Amino acid sequence: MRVLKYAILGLLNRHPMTGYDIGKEFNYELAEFWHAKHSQIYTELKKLHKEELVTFDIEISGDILEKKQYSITDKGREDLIYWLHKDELIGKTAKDVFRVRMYFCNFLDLDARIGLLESQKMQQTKRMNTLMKTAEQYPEVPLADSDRFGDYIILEGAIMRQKSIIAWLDKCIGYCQKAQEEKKA
Amino acid sequence: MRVLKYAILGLLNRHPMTGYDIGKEFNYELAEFWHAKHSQIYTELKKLHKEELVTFDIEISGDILEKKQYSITDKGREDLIYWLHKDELIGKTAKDVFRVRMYFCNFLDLDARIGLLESQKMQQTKRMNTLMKTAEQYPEVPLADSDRFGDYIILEGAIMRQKSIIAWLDKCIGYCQKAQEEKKA
DNA sequence: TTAAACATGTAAGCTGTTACATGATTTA
DNA sequence: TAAATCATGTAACAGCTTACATGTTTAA
Repeated sequence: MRVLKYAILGLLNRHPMTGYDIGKEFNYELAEFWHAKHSQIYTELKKLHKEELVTFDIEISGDILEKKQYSITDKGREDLIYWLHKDELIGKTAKDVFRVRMYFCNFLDLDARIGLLESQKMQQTKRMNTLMKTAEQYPEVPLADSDRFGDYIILEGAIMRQKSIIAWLDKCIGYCQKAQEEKKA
Repeated sequence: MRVLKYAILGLLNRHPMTGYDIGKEFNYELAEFWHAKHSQIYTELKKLHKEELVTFDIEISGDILEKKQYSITDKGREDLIYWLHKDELIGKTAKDVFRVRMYFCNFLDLDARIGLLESQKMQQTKRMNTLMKTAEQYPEVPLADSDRFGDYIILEGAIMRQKSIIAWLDKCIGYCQKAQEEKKA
């Protein structure tokens, strides 16, 4: 599948950047649907260079420090555009460690369950607030042919996903609290 | 992390089963949050056996065929219960190939985008209908200390997630159609 | 001057997929 | 009797994480 390859080509198709810059992108909007460590990024860039999908120019920053500014080649752009058009079948649902715990939660007493659920809710809410703050930068939907259109719809999707996660956690907390009250009675 | 280890221990803690049975579980409810191929399952079971977290009895099915019925040991159960209590920090958002495509979709013309979005919507809707049909088996929320409680909340969470995905796709389709109309005018 | 951020890479090991490999039992 | 399902395994490879390794530049 080599999705990382296309995530990198997609970024370089916007404008040239270094491996380090690409790593930073995986901490902003991109982090809402893909991520990679620098070790993997540098390895992939080397591979893409061998395949002639990217080139680089060495720039000197300060006196000594060499920076590699990577750019996409025509061959790389062709490959990217072809991949973007692919209408692939949806795969298995993404893995989720917290749901594994909840699936087997009947072996946890109600206090422990509520504790885990509340902790999860706090963390997921914090993430949602960060997303909402980013969304304030968009007073309206960006033009459909601008880079920002992709940024915007992914951000909106991330907020919707986040809301649905929190709503589910609330439901689960409700069930557990109700069970706890029934136990007392 | 070894999540597969705990997914398997959790299943065996419900009742003994073969590697093949475990593989089948990953195609039902479990598939909503974890999955694994039989090659990985058999390898993991061997490892768990070495670690004395599971045991097995060989049963003969028919005349010759040997089936290994795996059971969890006390040591395995202890390990599982300890893991279930862990309140870990949420990780990076799950990877999503379709959102990679949409992030870079400004390099796709509007017809292609709408085509991809509609295809995605069709597939995600189909998945939701399957989940909704399964949910009909639950006339009410199961008791909090039964296996079925875990099954139920995961199913409910999967339906909510699915609804939110479809709502997002609809929004995206709407944006693209609006842009298309504006282009014509 | 020192801490944070910039910048690039390799090696070992774990996780997961695809392909190879074999054979028995059940149902139509 | 043929096809579907049951049943168990190994090998090669791809994807990803953690740790190792090094050094520069910028801003406080």
